Amino acid sequence: MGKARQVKPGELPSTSFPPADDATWSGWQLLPGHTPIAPAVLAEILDGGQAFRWYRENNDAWVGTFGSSLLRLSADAGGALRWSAPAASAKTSLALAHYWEGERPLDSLVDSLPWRSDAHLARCLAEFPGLRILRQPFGETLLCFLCSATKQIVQIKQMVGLLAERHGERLTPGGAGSPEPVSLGYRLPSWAEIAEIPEAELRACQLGFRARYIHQTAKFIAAHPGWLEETEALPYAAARERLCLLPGVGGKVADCVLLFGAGRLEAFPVDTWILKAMAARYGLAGWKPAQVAQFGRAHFGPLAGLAQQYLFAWERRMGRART
DNA sequence: GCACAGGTAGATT
DNA sequence: AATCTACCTGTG
Repeated sequence: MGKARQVKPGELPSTSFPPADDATWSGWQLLPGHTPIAPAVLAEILDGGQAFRWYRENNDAWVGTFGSSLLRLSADAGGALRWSAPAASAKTSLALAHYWEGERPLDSLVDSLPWRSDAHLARCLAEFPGLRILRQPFGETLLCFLCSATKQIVQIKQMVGLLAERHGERLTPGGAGSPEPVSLGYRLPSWAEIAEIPEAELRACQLGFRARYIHQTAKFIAAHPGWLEETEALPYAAARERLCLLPGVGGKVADCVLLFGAGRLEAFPVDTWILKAMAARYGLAGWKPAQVAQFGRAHFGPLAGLAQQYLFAWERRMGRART
């Protein structure tokens, strides 16, 4: 197996895919009924740590995949969101609607957060209007967050990109031609596919110690048919408990998988950013992650995970601006 | 050269 | 139960 072409983290490879003038891509179509969205907020949604399969084409436009869908998204100056796909089908349109909107409209969700009694939350909401939680495929989300331990976003993208291009099924055969960045030309491998991959080959995808977790998780899932689907369907607390049975999955990863891959907005993932944010803004210095998670769910309520995403984005933007 | 990065699990206290 | 560490590896 040849060594994959090196790609600078966070950048599209030089041979850009898909080509901007590729006639096989559909024209831009409006995604109706969504909150107006600024390019910076779109960037925060697609490249802010909930998804790892999106690449920036220019200031406004992104190309990425989820499941078997490959498409571009773009936010114009007026805040309208448009999409384009290699073969614009009703199926893609439906898949995108699910991926983007989940079930409930964002505005009403945000409004029901306790911003009226929480000045810091109100400030975060105002800073990122339109920021939302994506509804990603459950299994893919689990895979991505098993890769995430002590890794930065660009590195996680690199890992899952290598997994896709080396072990995932080819996307759009005969559609948009032969994709050269490669990783977007393939979907992520299914858990059944991963179970057949030797751990050494997983390690070769720059997974490091995460390779063993992913390998063992794949074996477990293969040995328990239906386990993943049953877990996705369980109520939040039970689903979280079950996910934590998987090697490499602790409370934080489980909450990310449930929040970003199962639409469980009550999940409140506590990572180092949130730990810092809650210490600094809510007086929780010295609290342990599990305690902060419990506080978050209690304080922000049934949509705590949505609040978390705003706090997270704000803390990262401000943290970078200052320090 | 060396700390650090959006954690987890197993050992040690 | 709480605290400490090893685990891979690219980046700054």
